[in-house]
This record gives sequence, structure tokens and C-alpha cells, in this order.
Amino acid sequence: MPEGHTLHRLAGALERAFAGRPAVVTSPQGRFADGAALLSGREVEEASAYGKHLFVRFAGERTLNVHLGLIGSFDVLPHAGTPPAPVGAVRVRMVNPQTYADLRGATVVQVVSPQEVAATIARLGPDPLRAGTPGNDPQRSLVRLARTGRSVAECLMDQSIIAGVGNVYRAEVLFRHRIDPFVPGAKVKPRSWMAMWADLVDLLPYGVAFGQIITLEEQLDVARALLDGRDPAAYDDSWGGIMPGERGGFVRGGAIAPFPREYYVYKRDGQPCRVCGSRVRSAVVAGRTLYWCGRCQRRH
DNA sequence: CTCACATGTTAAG
DNA sequence: TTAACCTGTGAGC
Repeated sequence: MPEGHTLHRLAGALERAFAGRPAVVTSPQGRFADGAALLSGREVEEASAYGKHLFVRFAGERTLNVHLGLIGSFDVLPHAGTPPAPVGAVRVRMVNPQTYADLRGATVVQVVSPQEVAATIARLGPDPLRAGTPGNDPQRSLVRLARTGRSVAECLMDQSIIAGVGNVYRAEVLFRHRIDPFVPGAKVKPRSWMAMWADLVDLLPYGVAFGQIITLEEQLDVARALLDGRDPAAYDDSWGGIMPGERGGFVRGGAIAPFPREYYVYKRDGQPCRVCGSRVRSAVVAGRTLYWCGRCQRRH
């Protein structure tokens, strides 16, 4: 389930659970034993995310860099005294007196230096979840977009152009702006691209706050009401957000109000477009399935 | 139970 | 363009 919102949410959970104290780091599965030994016992200084990269900085200039890939997961859970025995292939386990975190299935798990962290970040385009901070000016993505013949759908998935967008947000944001996915980047109106950027800046924090991708306008209305005026970007679970691992649920005052996984076009091929009723289409583009409405998203 | 497939990326051909 | 990697899930038998 990892697009950028997942990693930023995870960084927040790790930060709240582990920062400022030492953590015991192990590799129950064994494949990260050396890396774990380099980190174990050190204080966790900070957890952060850039695009789909996660960085957990430990004392002594050693940072755990994780990329979940398509199927990775990093569960952050409370324990009462002793964490349970690992289930499945747990590549990395972090433990402190209250919390344990299990990493499985990630494609990148490595201990890196501050220079390597900087180099990884330098390869990424601006991240809508870091809008307004240095290095995250959307103008930088626009410059890249404006001089490529590759389709706008490909550009949205190119992490060096814009960081954190994945296959779901791509399809959904293109639909929300009625943009033809196959239009070359250079032919996209700058205003359209900036509008998509602004939309992602608005949408992604709801993904972070609720732990799921929310793009339907009616669901966003509910999400905003549940946040009751709070800024989703300031998410922290002290107000009753869901715990990582509770995938898709929203807990408040004991009630769970999960959002059904519904989208405008993602995974809806063959079904009628929610706006115009025309059949939603799909095609494999650069190895990923793209979904769009051929009528709503004609031209741009 | 088995099997395709998944919100990702890289490297080989 | 395709295969490979890593794990969980849900559809179908």
C-alpha cells in the first residue's frame, strides 16, 4: 500500500514511538543482521520521509534507509513488556520498552551515511507532502515536464520529476483534473500541472491522516468533517487517528468509520464513469495499469 | 488450496 | 520491454 502518504505516515508513527530514546534493532529473518548490529542500542534521533523513501536517523550519523517497494510493510505496534515472536519474514525489528516495529518485504533496507541520504533526496523531484520547504518547489517539476515528450501519466510516476505519487494517485489526480493521460508532458498547460500539484498538496495529507487514499470529493467532505477543522498535515494520533496496521479504519470516540476503497477510475475498468457514465478504460503503460475515462479526460 | 496480482523500482536483454 | 525481487490478499476452484 505504499505511495508517499504511507511513508510519511510511517515516519510520523516511528518518530512518535521511537525518537529521543535508544532502540534495540534486530533482524529476526537474518538478512539484515549486519545492518541491525550497526544501529542497535543507539538513540533514534529522527524519522522522516521524502517521496517513497523512509529515513530513520540514529545517533552516530547512521541512518536506516527503507524503500517498501510494491509489497513491503512496516508495522508499528504497542507491546506489553515483551514483543511477540516474529511472524513471517521479519527483515528488521525495532524495539523499545513500549513499541515494536516489524519490517517485511522491502526492496531497499540499508544503513547509510548523511551524504548518502542527501544523494538519495537529491535524485527526487519535489514532494507535495513537503510543499513550502526548501527543494520542494513545484516549478522544478514543471521545468522537467515542459521538456519531455513522455506522457503526463509517465511523468507523474517518475520520482525524479515529482516524488511520492504512485499508480492510484496518478490515475485519480489525472481524472480530477480531466487530463488526458497520454498527452506529452510538453503539451500539458503549466496551469494544469500546477493545479494538479496544488490538488496533491491538499489530498495527500488526508492519505497520511487516515492511512488510506481518499480522492472522491464526497469522501473528502467526510474526512474534513471528521478532522473538525484540524489540519490533516498536523496529524498525530493523540486526537484519535488510527494506529498503523489498522489499515483503512478511522477510530474516534470508540467508533470506527472506515472509508470504503472507492475511487473515480482506479481499478474501475469496464465500470461506468462516476461523472459521465462512459466506460472506464485501462491499459498497461510502462508496466503499470493505467485507468482513465476516455470521455472526461479527452484532450487537456 | 493455488494462483494471479498488487498503491514499486532496478537491471538485464 | 521483460524479468526479478519481496510478501500478503483475495478470487476462483
